[in-house]
Amino acid sequence: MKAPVTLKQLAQHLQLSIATVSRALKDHPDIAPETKRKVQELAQMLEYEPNAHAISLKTNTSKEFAIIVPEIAGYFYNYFIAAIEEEARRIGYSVIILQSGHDPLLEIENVRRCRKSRVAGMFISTVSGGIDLSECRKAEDNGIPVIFFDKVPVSSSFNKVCVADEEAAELAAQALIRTKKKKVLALFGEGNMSITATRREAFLATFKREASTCKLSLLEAHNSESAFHVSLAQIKSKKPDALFCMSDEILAGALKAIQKLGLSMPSDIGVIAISNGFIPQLYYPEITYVETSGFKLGKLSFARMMACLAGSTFMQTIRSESILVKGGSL
Amino acid sequence: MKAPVTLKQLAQHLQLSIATVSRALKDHPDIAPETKRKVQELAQMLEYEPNAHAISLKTNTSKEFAIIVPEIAGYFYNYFIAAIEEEARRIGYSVIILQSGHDPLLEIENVRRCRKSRVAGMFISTVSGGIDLSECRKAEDNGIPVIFFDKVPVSSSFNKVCVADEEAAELAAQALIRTKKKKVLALFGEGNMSITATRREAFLATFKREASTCKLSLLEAHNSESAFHVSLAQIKSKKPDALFCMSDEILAGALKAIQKLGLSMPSDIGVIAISNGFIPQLYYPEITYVETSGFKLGKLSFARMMACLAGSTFMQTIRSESILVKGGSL
DNA sequence: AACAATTTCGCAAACGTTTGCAGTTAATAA
DNA sequence: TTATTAACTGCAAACGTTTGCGAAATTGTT
Repeated sequence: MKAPVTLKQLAQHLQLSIATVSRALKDHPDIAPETKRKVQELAQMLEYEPNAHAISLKTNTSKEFAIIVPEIAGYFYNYFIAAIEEEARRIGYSVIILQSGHDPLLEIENVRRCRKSRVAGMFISTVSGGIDLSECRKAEDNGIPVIFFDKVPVSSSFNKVCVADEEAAELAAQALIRTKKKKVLALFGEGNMSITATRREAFLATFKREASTCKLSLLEAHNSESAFHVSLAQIKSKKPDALFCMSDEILAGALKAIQKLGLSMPSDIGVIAISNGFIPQLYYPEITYVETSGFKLGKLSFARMMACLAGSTFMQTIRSESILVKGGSL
Repeated sequence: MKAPVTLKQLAQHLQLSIATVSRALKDHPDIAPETKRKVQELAQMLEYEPNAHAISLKTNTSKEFAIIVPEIAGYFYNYFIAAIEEEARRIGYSVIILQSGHDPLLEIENVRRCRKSRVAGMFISTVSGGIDLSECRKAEDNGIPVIFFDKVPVSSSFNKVCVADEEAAELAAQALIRTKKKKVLALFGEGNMSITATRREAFLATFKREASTCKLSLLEAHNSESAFHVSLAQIKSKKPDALFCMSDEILAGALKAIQKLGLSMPSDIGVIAISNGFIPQLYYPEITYVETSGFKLGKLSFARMMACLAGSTFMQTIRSESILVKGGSL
């Protein structure tokens, strides 16, 4: 186990001071070209690598962003993470990941840890039930930008990047309405989540406004499993001719029911969902969906982060626009 | 933007030396109980947080593990990452993620960066084409344990944790054989990947040995899309009564074909795959699969990492055993 | 030849912590 | 009383870097 080379060692080899070596390596104008050359050459040779911890200590910032999410595996966050990592790497930063596992206490703890380790910035998607904002406030006070994404708190005094839920729901509803289907079954997630409320409201409003005669039944399913059972029962009893799913998780459950019943899309039943795009392309025909791309959300969030780091101080809420991606299911 | 509290500040407030405060905070026996109490109280009050960078510099280790993968989003790695994060958090460590994006150069660069930032250890799944081991060797020389997982290099002088590919393929083959199906279509990934070769060989050997009369056609598909087309054509022309898919990606494509043809499982065609378990439960009936759990691989890898950190110096190859998970597709 | 300007470089403090060692009291034993 | 021990606490160096400031060496200007 050989120790890494330090500035001091380089300095000794060259009979120069540490300061000179340090400056030579970063092309400081004070240093003679000849000296620079020699220093850089030796640094190359000895494979000198600046000690990131020393720099962090000195400058009191680390070159890493933190992403705090309820969970990594699943339908959405991995894309967001991928996007952030991609951008971060481009500017020489790293990404550290924390899972809160749907536990509010763990979430606070995660935020604290990031603050303690002086990350350059944090991206947070809150667990359902609402985050404790005081810890986030402290982070901001310490000069660490906080960008909330996807599941964001209501408070307006933070930067937020989220899906345009109303728009997405409206888009889906309109696509549904265009097909002239008569009996629509719409499945939503847990009622107490704000995302559910928003989407349901917009969905409902659109139908009220543009297709008041259409028979609409709204149901709730709190996970994939229950979506399966609810759809199964509902499709059997009510024979809807179209199905709307608020999320990938719900969609997965509902499609199982459709497969079980041997129905074919879109002839027996039309299907549309709000989705990240991964699940829809697993089926034939591919499911028509309104895209809420985790990847795109990541890019947007990162851009906002950069702005904050560059000094932007006001708080902003950005909404990622949605687009309709046509599959063959509707 | 208020600066974080430091030891020095605590010391000044209490008219003590920095050393005493430091020791009091970590319950050092040299410090009087009364002093300790006072220090800890003030620390609480002022919300003192030790500066992680200073500690890292002093101790020359950071409390973070790195995971280097070709990509985060997809069928497998997110589960692995989730597992590692879970365990790491338990011991107060963080996890940083690097994507190599199937680019060998980027992969090297990633390994270097981890070495530079003195991570406590790294988990690597290599991009296809084989990693440049010299950089990893250097990491080991610097006292940073390297654990390869899933896609591992051939070299035996590293710690490796991977799926028991032969066993998995054999298990799947045997399950297939037990059903007495007569015409089996087997889909594999890119031929030049070692994982493909291993699985195909074991699969083939099992059939040769235990069901030599069974009609077997092996085909190659290099992604989901091509799996779809290959299956579609093959099922139409050869009418197989059973289908084996080497991976989730292939499975996704093949199932689309089955849906398109309106076949039902397992009556028209039996299906079995080697999979992580996520994709199989999206369909009805749920797909029978041999599990190669990313989550489990994560746990195993982490255990090995802990052993290395505790001083285990010899190199070891661990194989994650596979189990058959019965769905209704076979 | 003397002085100023410029180029080139080093000193030393600072970032916040840890820790070996030594110093200062107070209490105990002789 | 004095020596011995124990109980506390502080000094100072170290981790590897950055950077303001001043010193020395070189060059140019009269």
